[in-house]
Amino acid sequence: MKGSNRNKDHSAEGEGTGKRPKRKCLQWHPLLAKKLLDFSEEEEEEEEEEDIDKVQLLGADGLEHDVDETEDDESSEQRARRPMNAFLLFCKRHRSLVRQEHPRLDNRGATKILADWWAVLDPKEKQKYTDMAKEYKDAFMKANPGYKWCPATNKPVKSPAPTVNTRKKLWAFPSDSGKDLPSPKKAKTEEMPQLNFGMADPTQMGGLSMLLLAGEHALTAQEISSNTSHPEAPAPAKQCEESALFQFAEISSNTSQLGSPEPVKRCGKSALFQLAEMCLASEGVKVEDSKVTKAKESEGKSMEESEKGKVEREIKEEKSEEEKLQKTELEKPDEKIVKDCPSVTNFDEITVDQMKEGKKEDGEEIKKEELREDENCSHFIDPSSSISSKLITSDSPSRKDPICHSHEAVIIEDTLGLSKPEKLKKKKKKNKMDRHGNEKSTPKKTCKKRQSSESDIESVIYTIEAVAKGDWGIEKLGETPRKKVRTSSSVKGSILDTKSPKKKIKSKDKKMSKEKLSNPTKETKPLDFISITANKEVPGEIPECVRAEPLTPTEEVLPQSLPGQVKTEESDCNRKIEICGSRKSERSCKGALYKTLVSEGMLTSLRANVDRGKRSSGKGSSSDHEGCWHEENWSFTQCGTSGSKKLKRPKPKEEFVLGLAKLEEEFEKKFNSLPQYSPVTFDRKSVSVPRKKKKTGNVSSEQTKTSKAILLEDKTTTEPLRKTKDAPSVSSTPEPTTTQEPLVGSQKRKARKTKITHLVRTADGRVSPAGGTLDDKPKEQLQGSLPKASATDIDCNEECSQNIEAEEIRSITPDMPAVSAFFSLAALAEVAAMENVHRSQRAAPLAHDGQPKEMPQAPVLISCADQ
DNA sequence: ATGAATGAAAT
DNA sequence: ATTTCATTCAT
Repeated sequence: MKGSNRNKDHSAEGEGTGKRPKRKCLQWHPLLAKKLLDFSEEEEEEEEEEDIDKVQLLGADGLEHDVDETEDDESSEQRARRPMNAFLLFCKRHRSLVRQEHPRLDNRGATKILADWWAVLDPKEKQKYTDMAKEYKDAFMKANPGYKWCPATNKPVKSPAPTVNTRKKLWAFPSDSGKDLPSPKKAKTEEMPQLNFGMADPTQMGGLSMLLLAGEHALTAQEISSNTSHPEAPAPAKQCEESALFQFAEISSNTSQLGSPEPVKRCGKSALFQLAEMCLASEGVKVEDSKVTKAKESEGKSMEESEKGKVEREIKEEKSEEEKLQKTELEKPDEKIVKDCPSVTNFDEITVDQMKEGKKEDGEEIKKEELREDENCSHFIDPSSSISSKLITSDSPSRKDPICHSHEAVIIEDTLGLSKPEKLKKKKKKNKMDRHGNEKSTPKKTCKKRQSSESDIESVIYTIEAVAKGDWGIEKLGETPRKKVRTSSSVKGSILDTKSPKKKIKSKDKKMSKEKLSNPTKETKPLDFISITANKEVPGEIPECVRAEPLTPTEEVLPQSLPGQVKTEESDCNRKIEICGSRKSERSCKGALYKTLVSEGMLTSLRANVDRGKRSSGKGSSSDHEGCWHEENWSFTQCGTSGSKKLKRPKPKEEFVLGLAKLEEEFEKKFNSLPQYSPVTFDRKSVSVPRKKKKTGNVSSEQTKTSKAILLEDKTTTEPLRKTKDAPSVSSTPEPTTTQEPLVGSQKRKARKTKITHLVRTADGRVSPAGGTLDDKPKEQLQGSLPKASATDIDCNEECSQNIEAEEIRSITPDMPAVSAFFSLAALAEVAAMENVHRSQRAAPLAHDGQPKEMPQAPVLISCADQ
């Protein structure tokens, strides 16, 4: 509650307000932030007392600041941006592809293409986007309940209105219903007055967070505050099921409320570092292994006992710290800063010290450290926090709400800390950069694609675990490190820190697996969730970026299903392990760890900017310079603000930022998880579509077919042909459109929709049907794997396209197909089948069942019908 | 700053 | 029914 507010500086920041160029702001982050702020405000008023009582820490300051902050935020915040709709999401996701294909095309043109794609996109796929959009929207709304799409008449946008509106509750619970009901309504709020903290599952959270968690645990968790402070804490068990976004949002909100996010984050960071250090130390010192293990165990088990004392101590420390802080705010901040961005050496020293001083107690030590930091950062500390940590550590079987909450909260924060460099100052960046520089060699960047990160994370986790256990080499023996990981939970009490995370993961996995089993087909719905998890679990790609199969649609890529990938993974793991095991391992390990982390961060940004990245290549330097951390897209406008402010006060903003960042991260992740389709698919479809019409409506039949082929990861291969096509299309396209109608805006749109315009345009685009043919061919070639392709296309591109069209349009009418056509189709089908088989063999057993047969047939029938 | 697209919300 | 605005970025 109040903690968050503490900065008044913020207000000064009016700049935030000013700024917001519009473009780069945060999308929904701002909202969230706002929410948070609002929330905090409200809460303060209402709960203030309680909180104070409990905490007793800083009282007044917080409030005042809060107010200021709030205002600032509000003002600065400006208006949150609308959540993107499905189409926009789609555009965002695919624009880069389009651009890739048609470099010459300007955005408008690209947009048109995207529109076409969208038009032909299978309903199923579309649905995914729609769902995502909805989720997004819901989350958004939750974040800002009163949000109005249109800012009322004026552009007063900024301050006033939002304040009033927003006031609501915010973080009420989204719960499942959230999806359905966007309405921010209040009922919920009242029902579940509280926020539920905890629902976040580690699984759902970013892998990074997991990593952190693991790290922390390993080290000795120290967590701090986080949630317990809330009296009502709630608990919504079911929440686990909620979407990650919501959870994040909630969590963040919670965090904000507590106001201690920052500290946590810091802790996380430090923990991470420590972990890394440990790795080093263990190696270097050698002795460490056993010690560490012991320490952990002792910690885990004995923690509870010692907890009380610890807590007390902590509290005392806190107080003293606090006092100090108050007295010497100036100084502290500096110190803090230092800590925050400790030079490498410092860091090392610290770690070393810790190691030396208390292997057993390192946990405590760490805690202290963190506490101090926290204090520095924020005055707020929660006694309960210690408890929470305890719980976590102990890893009670119940693992229910409270624990979950704490975990989640912690995790989140950690993640935030890592991921969010934000604008924190160059210092941080610098440090990071340095670090990166040291280890930098990682080529990871290259691997831009999505899954890699997860896999990396996993590996990292693994590594961490190993480190924690001190097993370095031992695990190596086990061929199935992976497996072990999954199953490991059963072992010991899972008391070990490391374990807990694992356990969770595992549980999730189980769940997943179950689900999978139940639905081999894989439902889209749970997809987000599943996909994410899956990714994590199965790291198809490793840092190496070797992706034999570029196509790993989220759906298809069931973890278990792909032996090949798994294998790779294993090998990878082994390799890693080996490395670790080796004497030099420390270095490599550490390097790996950092690298991974770094890369993770980088990846994130990269992902976010994939498109721009290319373009910015010119700018590349700048991007590098910035650090991997923030992505322009998601970066907050506030950056400027914070920067302007002083280093010292980053807190509140940071918090928000962090929280936001978290959310954003999550969002990003989700967004990234959205399927991306290869242009080829669309082209083909589009070809067909235009003729007949797109909206007719039922394309369902064909979906399957397409869907299969569709997903595209990245492959750029297709380009060359496309380019050729582009030129013509481009030239042609614009003209007609323009010429034809003076109509503007909605009218045009309408017209288009109605059809005429569209047709015309298409025709143009199509103009290239001739060209289209060519295009098709190449495309198909490119596709290669696609079943349909090859032979048939060559024979009759148009026909094929027509057929397709026909399919789409009316799968119903069964005509007798021309023999020739039939054959060709049949051949195709066969080929396809073969393909499938092949694929299945190679890829996954799962795929096996349904697809091969059905797929081919369907097309055939359909096609027949056409002709 | 404009616009190209779609969609959701508001008017 | 029409406006507004969300994303993207060359123009």
